[in-house]
Amino acid sequence: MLKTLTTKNMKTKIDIHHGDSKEQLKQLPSASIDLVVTSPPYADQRKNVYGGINPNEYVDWFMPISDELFRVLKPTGTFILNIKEKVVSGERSTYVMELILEMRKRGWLWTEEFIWHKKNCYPGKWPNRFRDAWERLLQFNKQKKFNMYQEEVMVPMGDWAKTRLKKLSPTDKIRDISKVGSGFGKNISNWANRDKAYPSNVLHLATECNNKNHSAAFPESLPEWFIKLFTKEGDTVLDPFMGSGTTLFVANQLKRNAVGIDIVKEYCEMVEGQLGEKKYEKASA
Amino acid sequence: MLKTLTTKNMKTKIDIHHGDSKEQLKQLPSASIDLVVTSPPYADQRKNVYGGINPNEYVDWFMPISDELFRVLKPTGTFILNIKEKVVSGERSTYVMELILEMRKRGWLWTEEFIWHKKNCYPGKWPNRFRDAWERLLQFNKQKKFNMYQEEVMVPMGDWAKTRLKKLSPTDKIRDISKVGSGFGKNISNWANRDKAYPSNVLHLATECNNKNHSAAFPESLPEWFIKLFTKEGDTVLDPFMGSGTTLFVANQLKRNAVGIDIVKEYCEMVEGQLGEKKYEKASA
DNA sequence: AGCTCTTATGAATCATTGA
DNA sequence: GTCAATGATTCATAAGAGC
Repeated sequence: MLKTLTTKNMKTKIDIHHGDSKEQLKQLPSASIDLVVTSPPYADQRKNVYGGINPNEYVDWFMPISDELFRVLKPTGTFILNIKEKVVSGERSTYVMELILEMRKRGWLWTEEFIWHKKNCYPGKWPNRFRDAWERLLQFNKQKKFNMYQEEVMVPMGDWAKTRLKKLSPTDKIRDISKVGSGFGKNISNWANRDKAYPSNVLHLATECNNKNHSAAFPESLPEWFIKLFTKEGDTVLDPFMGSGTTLFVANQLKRNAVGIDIVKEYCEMVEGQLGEKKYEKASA
Repeated sequence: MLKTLTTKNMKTKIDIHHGDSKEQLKQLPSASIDLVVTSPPYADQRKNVYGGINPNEYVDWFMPISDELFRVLKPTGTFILNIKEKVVSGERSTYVMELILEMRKRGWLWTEEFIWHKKNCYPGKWPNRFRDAWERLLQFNKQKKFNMYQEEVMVPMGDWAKTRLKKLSPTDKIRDISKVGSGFGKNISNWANRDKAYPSNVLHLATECNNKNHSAAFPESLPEWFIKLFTKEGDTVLDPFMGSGTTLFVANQLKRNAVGIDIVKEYCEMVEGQLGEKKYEKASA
């Protein structure tokens, strides 16, 4: 089931597929995607929505999807996979490592591992473990040469932060710093004549609590950072586990074409509705 | 070759072994170590000093040492391994993952992976890669139950706590009442006058550059954190790749016994000299 | 608008209970 | 026994209300 939303004045479009990713991906043409950003259901998580995947079966479950993603990605494209292993009987699961090893066998290059530092992680106390405050952002590519627009995510440096932030409240300081850390401030034009620096492979972002109805896998600034870094306007971004559609919204705001897939019909309808009510015409295909 | 330094007034001692870790570890008695903290030579790094280990051979090289560490560690002890895979022909190497998988086969439990966020990481710019600002701190144990003194590494709370601690918020009151109503009361006294919180599994530390002659693997605060967390006074800490001796110095300052091994004679002599000139008597064994 | 204070809650983990 | 479900624990953020 595919629905296509087309913008009136802009030239980008949004495709929303309802169905199993493994099947729906076969409908996409080869080498048509510039960037895949997704957060698949973690093993044994979100059981109520996705049914849950046993950690032992996770690699087998993901490989057909991984192969299809490899096919639809352009040679210069990038695949960003957000994932984190859970604790099982006191030990970290190893399925993420096994996933990386298996994907390399199937042709993927494991280019980099970014760290998402979740500043407001879930609370809790246990006798032999601290709170888990980070997740993996695995970068895979098809070849060594891929598109990367580093200057798009440069962060301001120097005295600006010190002088400016003094006047702000602690809350705003934190808020601003977090945005600076992710490369997105309120008034980027203000920083134009300041020195900028390249970020590192550690991202500092808070999880968002604003979408009460549906749990967003990650905050908007996360896909935003990678979309700016790995695509340009008019490119196409795919999220095969769309969920509440964060990746699609951001991609569209940044004037990229967006393709989303989700097995949950309600999610598809919600995303269609929210995008449609703003500025789009709906067209079935 | 073993040299033992004994403090005059304190009851801790320092053993320094000169030689190959694989061989020297055999001289240590079984179940005698409470904590292993080390930063082994990374694959193909520090060639000038250690000769360099090929990434493909890294696991085979490390396993004999891993097995000995398993033997000398107490059942309640912990092994902290500081490591980060390098980039080889555009890809992250996989030997760290293979190391974890192999160590689990040999009986280790992979309890946790801490992230060390290096705030002032090595500068540089590459066309398809950002600066690497983090390293892995892998925690291995022999059994699910191990010694952990969490209160020793608690950190000051954020500002929000000050206002909150004046009076418990209605939320907490309600939560408390509901729990009382269900038969489970929360110990409110734990919250009163509370100004510290437990940390997470992400550590924010800057690298230190104070030791110019010898490459210090990590800043003092790194082993300090783990020594406080996993040992108490009088316990024994081992670093099988001592290097400039950061782990040993910190362990001694914290009144733990320390055991160090290094294949480089100059390192052993330097550590002996620096410790001896302060407050120790030397004794050969 | 600026600030302060209040409130909800999030890919969590463990021990215990019940089937 | 093993496995699934429930209760307890507790921190950093955003949004909203009030001044």
